Amino acid sequence: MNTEVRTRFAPSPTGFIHIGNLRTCLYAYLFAKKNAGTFILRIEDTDQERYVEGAVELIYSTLKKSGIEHDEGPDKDGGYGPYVQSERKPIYKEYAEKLVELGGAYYCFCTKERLESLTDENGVRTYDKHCLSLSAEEVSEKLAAGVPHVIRQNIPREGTSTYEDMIFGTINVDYAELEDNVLIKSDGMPTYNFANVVDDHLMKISHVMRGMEYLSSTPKYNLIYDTFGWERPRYIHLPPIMRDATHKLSKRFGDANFDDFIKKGFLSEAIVNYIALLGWCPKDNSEKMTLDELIQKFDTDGISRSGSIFDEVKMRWLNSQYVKEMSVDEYMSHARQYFDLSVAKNKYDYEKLTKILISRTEIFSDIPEKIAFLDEFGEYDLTLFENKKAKIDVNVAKTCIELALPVLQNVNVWTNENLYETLSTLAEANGLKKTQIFWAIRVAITARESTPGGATELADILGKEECLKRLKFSLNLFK
RNA sequence: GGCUCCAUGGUCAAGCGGUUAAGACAUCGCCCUUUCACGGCGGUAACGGGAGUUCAAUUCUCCCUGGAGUCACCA
Repeated sequence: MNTEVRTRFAPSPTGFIHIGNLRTCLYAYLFAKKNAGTFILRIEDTDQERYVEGAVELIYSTLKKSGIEHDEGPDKDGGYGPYVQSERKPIYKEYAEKLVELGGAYYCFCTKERLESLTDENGVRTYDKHCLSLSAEEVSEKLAAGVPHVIRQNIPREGTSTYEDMIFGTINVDYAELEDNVLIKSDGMPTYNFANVVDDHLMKISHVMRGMEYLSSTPKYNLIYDTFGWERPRYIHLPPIMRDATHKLSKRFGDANFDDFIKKGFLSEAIVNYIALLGWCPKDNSEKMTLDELIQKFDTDGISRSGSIFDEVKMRWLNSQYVKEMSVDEYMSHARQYFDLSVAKNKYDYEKLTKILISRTEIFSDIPEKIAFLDEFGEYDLTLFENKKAKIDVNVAKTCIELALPVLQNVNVWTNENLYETLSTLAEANGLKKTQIFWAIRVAITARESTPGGATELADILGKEECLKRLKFSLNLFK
């Protein structure tokens, strides 16, 4: 019995990595690392029609960004290659022929038309094992004549298959429910049904992790393992990630790709952390965890059996937790591209912007809207000055600004601290509440009801010249 | 439709015969406060339904209901 844990992530190069696939990948990785095992990347490109140029590179880059590192793969030979299925074509052929000899499969020469004629009134088509009765002579004759053919799996007509899934427990499926699926297509390429078994066995995969859509077809694969006399792997089927109660999160839904979230301004660590929690819960109920912590805490016991609805709101919250812990430099490295998009470029202090934004950023794409006041300033409605809690109305606001303008004109040390002192003193000297004057100035220099910082912080960032300009402009609005 | 699987608040979820049924997000209120955030405190909110088994069911069994998956020369 092979005791080494070897898991694999076997995506098809058909485009961006879907969040659901990434979670399967993550779990396979976590499980392998938790058990000091090996994590393998295998490319399942047996369907040349669905192949998308550049998709393999996307797989590599997604794994890299996620922090998931494979031990073996097309680019890292571990002695079990090739790791790309299209390069293993001869291997499948050899094993398929062997399976035919063992009676586990047979050649089928049925035409598409005949297959279609098998469709019943419900639109369900079940192959009738027509070619199973062909004699050895007939088969070799047709083969020699070059008649197009496939190789089908020979599934018993009756009986029940049983296996243990580590998440779902005992699964029983009657063979009658299963069909003689195609193992080798007419183009000579294997289907998933065959390739995954051959490869998992040859690559010594100990634990197969995959979506639970394979739960009821796994008996077919077990049958192949059994026929060859190979040891069956352990199965860990995973429940789906849902878009809502009744729809699976799908590629067609659009923004369910890892890269989409990265583009939206999510941190890869937060995405990984969040999806780890979708369908799995650590024993100690931790929420924010690094990849290493995830590895330490991962346990199949904590995997749930029901689907989980993807909640972007919670992922945003988790992202904000990561943002909050960033240093100013780290934050700036992510925020710079958004700052550069605004007038802030070459004009305002990024470090100061970072300091006010760091506790107000859930995802980085929130930034433009928050700093829009830097770019946009002009006509606004004076009712913005009204606020009952701050005990301020348009008249009070006007008074505040009139009082503050000359004082601010004389401020030489234009810093947050100094401005705060100056305006506080001014308020006190004139019997005004600090809140009133701060509110008035803040609105007057931003034209906004809420801003990512207080009056003096924003004044500091805008600079003396711009502030005075805006205050004068605002004062004019009262006339 | 057949088969397989699933079912705790709006969401993620803990629970694995006896609990005041955790926690997190969201939401609401209060505090802090230079608006908004952050932070702190508190509130609202759940075992789908029905039979059993048991001294005792959220927990075990069955049925119903609801939902998901699957039934390809796609994976």
